[in-house]
Amino acid sequence: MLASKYFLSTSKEVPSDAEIISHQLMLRAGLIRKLASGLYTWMPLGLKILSKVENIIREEMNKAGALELLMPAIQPSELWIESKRWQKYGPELLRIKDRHERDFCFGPTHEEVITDIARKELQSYKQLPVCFYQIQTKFRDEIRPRFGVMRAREFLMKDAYSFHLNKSSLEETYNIMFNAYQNIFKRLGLDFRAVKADTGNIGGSASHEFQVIAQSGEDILAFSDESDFAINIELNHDLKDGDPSPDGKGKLKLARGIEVGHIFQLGDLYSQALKAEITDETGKKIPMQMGCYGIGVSRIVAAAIEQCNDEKGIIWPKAMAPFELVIIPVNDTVKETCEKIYQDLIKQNIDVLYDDRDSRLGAKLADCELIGIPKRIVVGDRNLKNNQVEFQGRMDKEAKLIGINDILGAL
RNA sequence: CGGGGUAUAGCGCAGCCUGGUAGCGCGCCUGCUUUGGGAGCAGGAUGUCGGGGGUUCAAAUCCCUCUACCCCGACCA
Repeated sequence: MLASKYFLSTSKEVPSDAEIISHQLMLRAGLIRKLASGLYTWMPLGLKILSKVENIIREEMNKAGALELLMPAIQPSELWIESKRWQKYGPELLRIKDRHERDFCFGPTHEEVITDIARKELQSYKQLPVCFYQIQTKFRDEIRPRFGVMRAREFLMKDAYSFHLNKSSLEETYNIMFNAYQNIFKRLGLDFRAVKADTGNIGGSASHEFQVIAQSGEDILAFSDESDFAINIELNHDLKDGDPSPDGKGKLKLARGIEVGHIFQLGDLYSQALKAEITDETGKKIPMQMGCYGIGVSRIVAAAIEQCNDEKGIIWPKAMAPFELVIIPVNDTVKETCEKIYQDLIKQNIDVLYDDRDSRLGAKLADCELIGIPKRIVVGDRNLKNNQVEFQGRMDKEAKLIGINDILGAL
């Protein structure tokens, strides 16, 4: 990508209404723009990052055997009345009327719609287990939206729903999803913990939250590095830093986390309410067991920035970075060489940004650091005499000289 | 919804107390000079001072009212 043809919109100044670092950096780097409280446009650069996250999630969900579909964002009130949530959900549910004065809502979640699909499409236990998922815009009319896309009203979510004949099948899929989530957050390069959690409004029995460790997190987690023990302390307020772990393995650490995923074993909560029944081996009709599995896709982008940034800007994990590499010419005399390097890298399928803009070196360096491109090559006339260019990782203190033909190897 | 705050150029802000022709920095446009860490000089454009109403000879400034946005609490991916 040529920077002159791309829409980079960076700013030196910190926007006055942004409180936390990820919100400030997302605005300064030009990833998002606010339309109204809790409503954001994802600019081209931001969308590029969001799409990378989305695709990793999609790949891992597909690997786990889940099937992608897409449900309507607008849902009829009848289903919500049937599940009793038209009343229960409260003002967070954005209700709207169509031209015929019929009641609808903008979906904050899709248990009702997917259960409606299930009760119409699934008749025999032989069709189970099955897991559907979608990646879609949700709307929750939050009391107080804040922190940019971290707690927006409209946000991108991956939500998956599984259907089962019995609890053991549900548990099996729950574990598969648990592992898929582990893979997703590992691939994204985030420091995270899966913690036991409260089931909240959505209901059901067992549940785990996936939390990205970050100072600015709103939850407090207790976990042991010597075992799998990890819990959201809202379940047990007594836990303290340094306590022996309840499972006897190691000591507890307390840290703040940002919730980016939440998985539940719902049981037959919704299948009872919406009469989503299936014929079992004996010919009897029984309500299906359900699981649901959510990931805040847009929130992950903000959480990653919270976890990894410095005074210069964002430091993306490799998997999320908008570009892998940036080429920066020191002045006009090296532009031809830069163009050649750029073309060569494109042929090698490298996601490279060539900063051919008509601005000064310092501004370009500052921009690529703010945006958080993991690697950069600075091409200068002095080094070029020795057929060398500067190579520097976003986290490296200093650049090193490499041969102009060794760029691919340095990546 | 309760408590606290803000609204002036694209962005960040000053001016308001004490009414008198709207300013600074960044950005933007033009030209020249620069060119290894956000360039310098010269010139230029951009505002219904959030909306409505009132007081006054005169309102960004004082009064009333509405709206939007932000922060703290309950909610949540």
